[in-house]
Amino acid sequence: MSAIEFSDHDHAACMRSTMQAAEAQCAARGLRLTPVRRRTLEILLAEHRALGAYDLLARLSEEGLGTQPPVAYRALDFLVKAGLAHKIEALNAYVGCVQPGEDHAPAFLICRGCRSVAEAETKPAQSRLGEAARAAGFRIERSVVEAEGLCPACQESDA
Amino acid sequence: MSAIEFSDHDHAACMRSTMQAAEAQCAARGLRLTPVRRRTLEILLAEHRALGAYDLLARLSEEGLGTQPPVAYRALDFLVKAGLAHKIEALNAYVGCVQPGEDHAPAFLICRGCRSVAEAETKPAQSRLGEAARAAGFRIERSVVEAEGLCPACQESDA
DNA sequence: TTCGGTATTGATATATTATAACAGGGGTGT
DNA sequence: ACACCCCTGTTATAATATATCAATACCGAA
Ligand SMILES: [Zn+2]
Ligand SMILES: [Zn+2]
Ligand SMILES: [Zn+2]
Ligand SMILES: [Zn+2]
Repeated sequence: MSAIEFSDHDHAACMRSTMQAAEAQCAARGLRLTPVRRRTLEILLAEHRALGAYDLLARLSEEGLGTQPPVAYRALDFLVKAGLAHKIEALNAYVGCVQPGEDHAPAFLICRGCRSVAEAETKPAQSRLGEAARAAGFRIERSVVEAEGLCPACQESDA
Repeated sequence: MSAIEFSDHDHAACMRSTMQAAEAQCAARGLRLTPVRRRTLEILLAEHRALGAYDLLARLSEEGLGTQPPVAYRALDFLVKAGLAHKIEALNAYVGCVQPGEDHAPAFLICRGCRSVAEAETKPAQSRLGEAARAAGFRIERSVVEAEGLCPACQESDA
């Protein structure tokens, strides 16, 4: 749980292994990782940052993979539903998942300086919120846990 | 921590006391609860539900309090900054705060059936996410904790 | 009270994020 | 070939949010 996203790491290897895991997931579950979807995932994974749908679209467009918003939103919807990417609600932006497939309830650390995003694990049922939900008879189906702040690198350049 | 929002309660009294607390807060801190802001807060508090900015604007507009988006967004910004309302990031919508003033880090239970919202307390520093943040050297400034699901009432009508 | 700064409102325009709707293409199994 | 389903291309539009500037209201100091 050490937030590899904010640390120096062999990111080329990080991307390769994540893409392989994504492909394995799709193969196992009969999902089609088409060229647009695959490239979208690569773009998202290229940096551990949140990217807006229209920024993504601009990148896809440069590569001739589509020019209209639905292209980007469809690819993102697919990836999010497949658990290969996540939406960051606080930013209306999207980030590639670094542990694809495991059906997890992720929590995010989001740097407001550089938009880097690290993914942690939650156990929502254990949390104070889970207790409150049980007490109220509320049935949790999905949880959004996002913390905004400054990553180590941006704290230093914070003056 | 009993999520009064989903229970039967004397809501007229609930609103009155919340409005009084809000006024007290504003008085104490030199903030101006102008007519639009006050009415906005009343509308948000009228039900324990999330309301979109444009829905709010429609209500304000019926009452002659303004017709253009900035009217609604300014009032909402004021209330959110003052801690009298909260933005629900997962819905891009807004809800009145039932414990105004205390500088709290709220967590929300959001019903996807009726958009009712209950507010609980978090202690983000205690959470698993807080641990991950400390381990990574990340400095949390703001946290978003939202759980979507079904409230007791909507579970019953869920068929 | 008058002045001058600050906060608020009014109004226009525009930016950003997201979806609806429908036609075309390309496989797969019968 | 045919029907079926999924994916893509395209046009249009919806929903959410902000920038900007002028006019006004408020408030404290002179
Ligand atoms: Zn990496
Ligand atoms: Zn950073
Ligand atoms: Zn109430
Ligand atoms: Zn409900």
